[in-house]
Amino acid sequence: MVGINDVAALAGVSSATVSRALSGRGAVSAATRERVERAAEELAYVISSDASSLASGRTRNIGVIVPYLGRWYYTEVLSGVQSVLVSQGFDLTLFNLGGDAGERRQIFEQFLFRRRVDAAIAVSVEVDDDEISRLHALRKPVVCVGGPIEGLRTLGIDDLDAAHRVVEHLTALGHRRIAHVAGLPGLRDFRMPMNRQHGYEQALRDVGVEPDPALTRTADFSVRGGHAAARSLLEDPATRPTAVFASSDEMAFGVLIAARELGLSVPGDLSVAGFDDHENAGIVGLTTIAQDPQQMGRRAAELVLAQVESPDEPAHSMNLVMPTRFVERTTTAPPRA
Amino acid sequence: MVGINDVAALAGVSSATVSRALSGRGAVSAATRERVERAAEELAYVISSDASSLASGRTRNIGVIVPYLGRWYYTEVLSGVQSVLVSQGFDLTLFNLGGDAGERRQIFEQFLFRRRVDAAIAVSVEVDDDEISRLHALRKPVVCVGGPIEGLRTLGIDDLDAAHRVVEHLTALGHRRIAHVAGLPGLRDFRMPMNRQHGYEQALRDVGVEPDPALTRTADFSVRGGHAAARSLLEDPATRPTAVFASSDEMAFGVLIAARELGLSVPGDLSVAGFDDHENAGIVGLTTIAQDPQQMGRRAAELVLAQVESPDEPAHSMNLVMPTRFVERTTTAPPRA
DNA sequence: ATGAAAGCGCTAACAT
DNA sequence: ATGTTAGCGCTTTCAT
Repeated sequence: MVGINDVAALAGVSSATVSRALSGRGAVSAATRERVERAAEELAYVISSDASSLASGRTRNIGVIVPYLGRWYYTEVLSGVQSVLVSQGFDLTLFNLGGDAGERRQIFEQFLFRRRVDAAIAVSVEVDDDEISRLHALRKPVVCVGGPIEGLRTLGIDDLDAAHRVVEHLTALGHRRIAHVAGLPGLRDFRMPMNRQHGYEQALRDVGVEPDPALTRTADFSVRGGHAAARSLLEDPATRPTAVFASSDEMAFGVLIAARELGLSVPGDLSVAGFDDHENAGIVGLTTIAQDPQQMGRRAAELVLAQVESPDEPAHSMNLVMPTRFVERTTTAPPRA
Repeated sequence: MVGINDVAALAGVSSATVSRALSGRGAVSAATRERVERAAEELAYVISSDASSLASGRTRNIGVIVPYLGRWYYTEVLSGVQSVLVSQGFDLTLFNLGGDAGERRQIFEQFLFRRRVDAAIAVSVEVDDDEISRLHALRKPVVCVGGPIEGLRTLGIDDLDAAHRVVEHLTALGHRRIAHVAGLPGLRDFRMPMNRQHGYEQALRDVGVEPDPALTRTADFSVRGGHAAARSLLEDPATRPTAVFASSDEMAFGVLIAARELGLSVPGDLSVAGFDDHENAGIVGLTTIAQDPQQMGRRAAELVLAQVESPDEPAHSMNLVMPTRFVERTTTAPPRA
C-alpha cells in the first residue's frame, strides 16, 4: 500500500510537505506542489482517510438522517446534498430511521457518535427531546431540512402560506366545499402537516367558510393513503366536496385514481390540487404548489459545510425559508353551476 | 472526550483489555468484561472509529453505489441493505452516480479508494471496463445487485424468464399484437433491458408470432417515459396493439395514463402489464411480475458482510438468482373479439 | 486472562 | 517554504 512517505521519497521532500501540498493547508511553493502532485499521481497514491481524520480531527464526512427513503421528497433532498458533498470531496453516511425502533435507537445512541462525521443534516425528522439533546451533544454543526428543531439551523418552506395559496386558488374559482387530505402528524415532522392544515383552514375562513372537520382526512403521504382517504370522502354523493386539496402530490394521485373509480370527471365533477410538484405532477395535469427539495438539499449541504470550514464563527440559529411556486394545470376548474 | 484509557482506569484494567472486552476479539473473563462494560456505560464511552480503523484495518463501513436514487427499485434495495448493516453495527456510505460525469469519475477514482470502506455493494450499476478494473483493484469484497459484472458476485432475478412469463400470460389470453415499452439500455444496466426484450420476443415466438420491431419503444423507466412511448404506440388506431407489456411498473403507469387520455378502456380496449410490483401497482390493479428488491438488498448485505468477516475464504464468484412472482390483477383481459 | 508497548498513516506545532 | 517530531486513540503482537 503506497503511503505518504513513498510520495515524499519520490518527490524528494518530507511527508509534511506532501501533506501540505495535497491538502492545500499551509504554504508550499508552486514548484514543489507540482512535483508532489506528479509523484502522487505516478504512485496512484490515495490518502488514508482514517489516518488523516485521526490526526486532524476532521473526517470529511457528513451524516444525513432521513426518516424514510421511499418518498420523492427524501430522495430529492438526498440527491441535492450528495452532489454538493461530492464536489467538495466529502463523503455521505446515510442514516435511515425507517427501520424498527431498535435501529433508530442504535443510530442515535451509537452511530452518530462514533466521531465519524463532521456534521449532520436531518431531513424532516421528527425527533423527541432525548434525540434533540443527543444531537446537541454531538457538538457538531447540524442543519435540519423541513422539520424545525429547537435551537438548530433550519431550512424549509412556509407550509402554511403555500397551503393557503393553493386553497385560495380553489376558493377563487368559486369552490366552497373543499376537502383536505392532510398528512399524518408524527410521520415526518409534527408541525408540517399542521401548518398545511392551518393554511387550508385560513383560506376557507378568508371567504367566510368555517372549515368542516368532516372534510379533513389524514393519510400517510402515499398514493395508497390518498386513495383510501378520497374513497371515504367522495363515495357519498350527498356530502361530496367539489374540490380536494391534498397535502402531497402523491396523495393527490391517489385522489385522482379514486375519482376515476367513482366515475367522477376531473375537473368537471371534482377539482384536485396537490402539494410538491412531484416529477409526475405534470403528466397528470395536477395543479399544485411547487417546492424544490433538491435545491434545499444543496443549500443545506452548503450551510453545513460552511460551518465545518469555520467552526469558530458563532452559528446563530436561523430558519431559511425557501420559495414555493404555484403551478396551475388542468385538474382544477370552477365547480359545476 | 472520554477515551479508552478513561474506561480502562475506571474498570481497573489496561486499555488492551477494554479493547478486547468491547470488541469481542480475544479472551476476557466474564467478570472483567462485565466491569468494563459497566465502566464504558457509565462514562458514555463511544469508540473512535477512525482510531479503531487505523489500528485494525477494518472500518465497519460499507460503500453502496447507486446510479440514481429517484426510482422505487433503488430506494428499496438501499433500505434492505441499510437495515442489515445497522443490525451488524456497520455504517453505510452512499455513492450516488446520478450527478455529472465529473462526480462519477471522482467517486471511482477517489472516494472508493480512501480506504474508508471494507466492501462495496453496486446496485444495477452500468460500469465500463476501467471502472470494473478499479472495483477489482479495491481488493475488497464487492457484490452487485441486478447488474452482473464480470468476475464479481452477483445477485438478481432472471429477467428473461420473468418477462417471458408476463408476456406468456398475454398470449394465453389470446393477444397477438403485443407492444413492449422497453427500458433504455445503458441507463441502469446494459443487459437487463435486453434480457426483458428477449423474454418478450421469445414468448411471442412461442405462439408463432414474429416480433414486430415497430411495436418496441424504449423509455427511461419513468412514468413520463412510459407515457411518451405509449402515446406514439397507441395514437394510430390502425396500428394499435391490443396489449402492452412495460418493462417497469412505473412505465406501465405512464401507459395507463396515455390510454385514458386516448379514451381507451383498460382492459377492454387495451391490456397492460408491468414489471416490478411497485408499491402502487395494486392500487391501479396492474398485472405484473413481482420482484423484491428490499430482500435483494438484505441478501447482498449479508453476502458482503460474510466476506468481510472471513476474508481468507476464497470468494468464488457466483450469481444468486432471486425468485419472481406473477401477479394477475385487472389491467389484463382477453382482447375484444 | 491480562498488560506493556509498538505501531496504524497521517497532521500540526515548532523550528529553521 | 520546508523539515523534525510528537502525537491522534485505538489494536495487536508478545510477554507473563
